[in-house]
Amino acid sequence: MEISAAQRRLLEAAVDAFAEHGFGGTTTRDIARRAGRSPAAVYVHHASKETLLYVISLEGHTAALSCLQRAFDSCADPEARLRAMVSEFSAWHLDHARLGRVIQYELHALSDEHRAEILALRREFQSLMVAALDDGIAAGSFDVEDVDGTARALLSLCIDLARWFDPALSRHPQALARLNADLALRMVR
Amino acid sequence: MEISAAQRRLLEAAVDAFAEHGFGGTTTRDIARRAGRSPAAVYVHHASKETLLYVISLEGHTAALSCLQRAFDSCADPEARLRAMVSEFSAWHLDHARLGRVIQYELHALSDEHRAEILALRREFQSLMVAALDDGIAAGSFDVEDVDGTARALLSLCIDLARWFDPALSRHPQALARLNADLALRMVR
DNA sequence: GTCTATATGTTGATAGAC
DNA sequence: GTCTATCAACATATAGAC
Repeated sequence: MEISAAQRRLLEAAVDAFAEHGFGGTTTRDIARRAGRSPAAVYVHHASKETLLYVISLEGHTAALSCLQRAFDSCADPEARLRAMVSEFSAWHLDHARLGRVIQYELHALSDEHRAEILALRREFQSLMVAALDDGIAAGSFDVEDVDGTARALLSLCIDLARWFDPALSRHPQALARLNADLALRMVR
Repeated sequence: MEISAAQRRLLEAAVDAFAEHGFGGTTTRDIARRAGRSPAAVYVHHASKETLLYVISLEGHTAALSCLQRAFDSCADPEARLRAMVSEFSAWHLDHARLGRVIQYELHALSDEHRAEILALRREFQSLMVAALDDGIAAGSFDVEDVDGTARALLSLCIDLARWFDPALSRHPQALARLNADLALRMVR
């Protein structure tokens, strides 16, 4: 299903509004106003406020997962691979802080079916990180006692950036991504 | 200002509701129902829905900060101190996951003045963690390049637990707190 | 596709009886 | 303090003109 320019504009307006006020605190009028449209225009292009969040969550998770997968595929060496994964996944949450905030903290507002679909996607992040750790352990590069827990912690380090990062206030995101990668390598060896 | 039993019950109901549906997605009727009261009873004990969130945020941040401060004070040795801080602060977010979710992710719904007050409190978490790292560096126990960034990452590790932890599904919070402490020490040496 | 106008239900908060 | 009843504003979503 293709997404038209008008749909895209409303989705971007919804991301901004949801990130700023939360799903429940956002009105469809606000979304319409941010997109420069009338309140009725929202429903020409999207079925409901909830489906806006669903499309945002689906696209956001897919993009973030692609980012992590690309980093996973980019290297064979376990250390370089983990560095790439943490650095790129951190950078994604810094470059898309508002989108990241919505997809990480507004899951509760999805319908049960939509939420289940998104939660299934989320398990793949953990699987990828576990695979990267297992590889490093098998190669003798990593010393990790609790693989699941360490994978969770590595993802936490990246995801939590979206909670507080403000591109208008914070120092260069590249330094943050690099620091997280440095810390990640310390955590596994 | 003392808080009566009726006020307390409504505050606890509000924490549950805000954690489940977000501030904007929660109705005062829902809060009243959870507390076993009529919708009007909310306004006998609290001035507004926003002041409920404010009191929750203030008490929550104060409690979490006390937790971190107690851990800071509990040890003189830099390594034992950092272990205590990360372990106790993690455990706090596991034991108070719903409260943690509200105070970490619903700040946007506070009035400007209330939010400024809470943000001032939040800077003390960072200061405490920086002090713990500086001590360890001065004592020659820690090797940390970016003190501010590492302190931020250590707090992230603890705080992000509140995002996903579900006491009904995850059975070993102590193991999570201990793992975070182990990872923290790896991050600084 | 665009809009204005509006149907229909819900919201935060209040009035006033007890 | 408790409640029922309610207000005025606002919500999501739709109807129908253009």
